[in-house]
Amino acid sequence: ENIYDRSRMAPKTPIKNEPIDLSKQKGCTPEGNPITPVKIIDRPQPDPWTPTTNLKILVSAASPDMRDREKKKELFRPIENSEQSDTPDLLQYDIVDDSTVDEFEKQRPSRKQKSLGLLCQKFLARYPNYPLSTEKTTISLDEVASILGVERRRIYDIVNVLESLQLVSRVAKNQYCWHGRHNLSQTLKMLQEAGELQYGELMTSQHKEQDLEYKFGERKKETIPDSQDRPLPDFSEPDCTSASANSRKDKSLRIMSQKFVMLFLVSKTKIVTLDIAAKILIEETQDTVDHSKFKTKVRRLYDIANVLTSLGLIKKVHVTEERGRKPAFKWIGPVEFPEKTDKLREHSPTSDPLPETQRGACAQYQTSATGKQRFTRRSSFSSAQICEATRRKVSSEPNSPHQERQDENCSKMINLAAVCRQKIEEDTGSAKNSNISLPFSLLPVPGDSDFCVNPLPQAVFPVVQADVPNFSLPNGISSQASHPSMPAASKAENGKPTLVPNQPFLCFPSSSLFMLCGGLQENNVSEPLPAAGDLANRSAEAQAAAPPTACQKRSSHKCSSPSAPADDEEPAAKKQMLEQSDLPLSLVVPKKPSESPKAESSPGSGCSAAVHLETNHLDLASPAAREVANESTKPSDCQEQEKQSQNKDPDETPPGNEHISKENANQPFQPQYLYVQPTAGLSSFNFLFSANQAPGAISLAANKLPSLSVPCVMVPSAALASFPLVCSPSFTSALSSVPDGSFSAAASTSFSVSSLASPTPVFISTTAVVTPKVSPAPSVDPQQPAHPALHLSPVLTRSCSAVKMDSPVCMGHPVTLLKLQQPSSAPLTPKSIRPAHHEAFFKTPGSLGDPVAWKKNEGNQTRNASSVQRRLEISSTSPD
DNA sequence: CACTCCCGCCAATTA
DNA sequence: TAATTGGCGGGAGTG
Repeated sequence: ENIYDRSRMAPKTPIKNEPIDLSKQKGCTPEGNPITPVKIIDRPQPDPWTPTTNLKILVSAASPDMRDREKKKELFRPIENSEQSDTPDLLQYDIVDDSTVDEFEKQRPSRKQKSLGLLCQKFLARYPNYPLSTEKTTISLDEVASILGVERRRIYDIVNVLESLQLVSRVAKNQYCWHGRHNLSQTLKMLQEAGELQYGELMTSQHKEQDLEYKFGERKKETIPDSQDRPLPDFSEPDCTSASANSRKDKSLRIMSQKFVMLFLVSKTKIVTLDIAAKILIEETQDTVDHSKFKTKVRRLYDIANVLTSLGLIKKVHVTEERGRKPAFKWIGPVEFPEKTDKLREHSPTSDPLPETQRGACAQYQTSATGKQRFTRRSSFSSAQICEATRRKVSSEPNSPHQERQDENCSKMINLAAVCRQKIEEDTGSAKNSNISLPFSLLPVPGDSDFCVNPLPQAVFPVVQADVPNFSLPNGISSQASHPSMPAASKAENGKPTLVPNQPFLCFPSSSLFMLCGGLQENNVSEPLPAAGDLANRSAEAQAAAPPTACQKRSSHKCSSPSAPADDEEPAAKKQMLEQSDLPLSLVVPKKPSESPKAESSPGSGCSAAVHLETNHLDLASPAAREVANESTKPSDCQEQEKQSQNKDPDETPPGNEHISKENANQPFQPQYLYVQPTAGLSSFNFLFSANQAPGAISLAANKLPSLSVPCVMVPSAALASFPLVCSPSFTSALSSVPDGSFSAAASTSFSVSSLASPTPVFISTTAVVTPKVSPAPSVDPQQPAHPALHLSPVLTRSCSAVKMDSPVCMGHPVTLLKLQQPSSAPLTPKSIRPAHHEAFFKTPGSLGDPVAWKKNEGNQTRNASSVQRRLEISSTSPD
């Protein structure tokens, strides 16, 4: 840098300045020799060789800046052609100046020339908009800084914004990878979707017709500032708070940039005023909306706007409102984006494996969750309310329509999740916490002495390691497959081949039993979730909080311990775990949804639930996928994932539905899983349900049914020994989502270990015991075709079928679902159930979410307690 | 005077 | 501990 400056400063060493040199060359070559001597002479401006030269000189003198421009022009020539004619002369002139010009030079740097926008243009000029996919361009910050003659700090400003749009990605210290605009449309699309969720609501619902964003913005501010803000905050804030600040990362320019872009994409007018944007973006710690803070925000927005302007995405305009003329920016970039399945995968193009850091980031989020709590609470409540309302609506309505709606919503949710995921990734945190943070951990059953599962007699689950095809239940199914719209999400996932993103369920070889601890473990998870699914979580949290942590620890230990027979899988599982950890991130998203409202769509609640899952999936998928691909490609996992992705299950994320089962809250620590023995037909499978899981997970088809979705794990019966599976709550949610509604998930009830031990199959339903029969069906889905053998709801069957792919076993076996009763139909314990539903729904997510957060969060505890009690009741009853 | 926004201190992170 | 990142806000340039 110094050198560069010197060159500028001291014309004497023009050589150093590359730009100058170039210009000189130009100038020189034409006139070559003659000029040089003259230069010296130049001083006498009047004597220029040519009249033009004089003019030039004059010009230069008049505006020292001009010189600089010339230099810059070289870089930007295309941009500023008009002046080119002058340039050569000027160049010459410059040379001339050398001797004399110190003064000028000092002057020359006009502010404009130093502007970030100009700098950014220079920066961009160095790289192709659409670099060949094959070649990766790495950017060295130091190098660029020196070349452009600026301090590194400025380069960070540029790079951070570019990174927010995925034009570049950080590879390592001082190293960035240039991606160009290949992914820009995808990124923008994602941001748009995310923006719609976050901000769109306001706009659509409130001001559907209005175009003026700024108006909205203002109004929004006034009216609904919180809601608006939240969504965004979700991504970043939580972290910040949690991590104690999690660093600036979250608040960073990067996030601001994304939010800023979202505002443009969401606004109909495509015009956003700075002050509005600043207000909206301040959201975070809104409390202290100091004027100073506002000013600072505006400053940053200028920084961002300058870069975006350089990218040709926005331009400055002025909006004249009542108050007067206000500075604003208009979006001049693409408005519509081709749909690409890959959006999620944006990273993929780069092909760089996500930096570990990203993973870490996820972890951070999780860890940070605690800090977020307060935020989550707020959001959670609102979201919960919304969800309920939506739910109710939905319930009344016929399934199909709802489903569709839901699907749409789901798709949105997914998108958000994807976005969140990306953000998370971007945030790249450290991998540090990954272990802990994992939303769920897989434990080889055998290994875990500690584990909740332990209680289960291993004997029950044969530890045979067969290479049974992996079987995954379609967790994500609901969200992904079902709708056409959804495919995109799934695709995205697919994009990353390895991913398995969504699957809620994992099939493990029979040999080993794995427990997945979903939300239990970390707060982290919960936190993010909470936002989304606050509802569900709460209850769960209370319960889970304690247990989860324990579980995690345990799980981690177990994992470490190879006790489990299934070697391969474990790793995979772990990976997944990691991925899942990512989920938590996604959690953040959920809040938004809840808040956001999509209430319109249907089922807020359902959506939220679905969202969680989806988010998880997504998150998992992207990060996980990456991980998977990178790390391992563990066949099993991959396959499973793929399968899932492939599955077309129509599942949708059912809108709502949740239902409730509540987990038991009773024993926080105790196993949260329920072991269900195979029903008559199903002897082959045992199911474990996590007690904790949030009812929300279950969401069923939303409509009607009361059916509960429970996180289930299918475990082969001991005899069969085919699969021991445990589903983490998180998973469960996925399951539930799946169903078109048809599927009723069994509500998981927590049952004591002892129950597990019992050879007899146990069903746990939150409310009622499930009968092997379809009984629930009626209420649940009329639609569903009855499966002959299976009691399973259609959904299950689907899942099974999907699963089947993986393992024949699965196919063959009839799966029995437990249906918990639905309150509506013949609820065993209606009272418990219903309340449960609602509450559970809200709370349930908690399974995912971290318990801690919940605890803290709300006064929910009271609710939780109630839920717990209910649970207890249920558990007792259910067996019956 | 209002807008812009450069500059660089210095804290948070990372190596 | 040193280097890298990047938040932040003073205050200067511009119109």
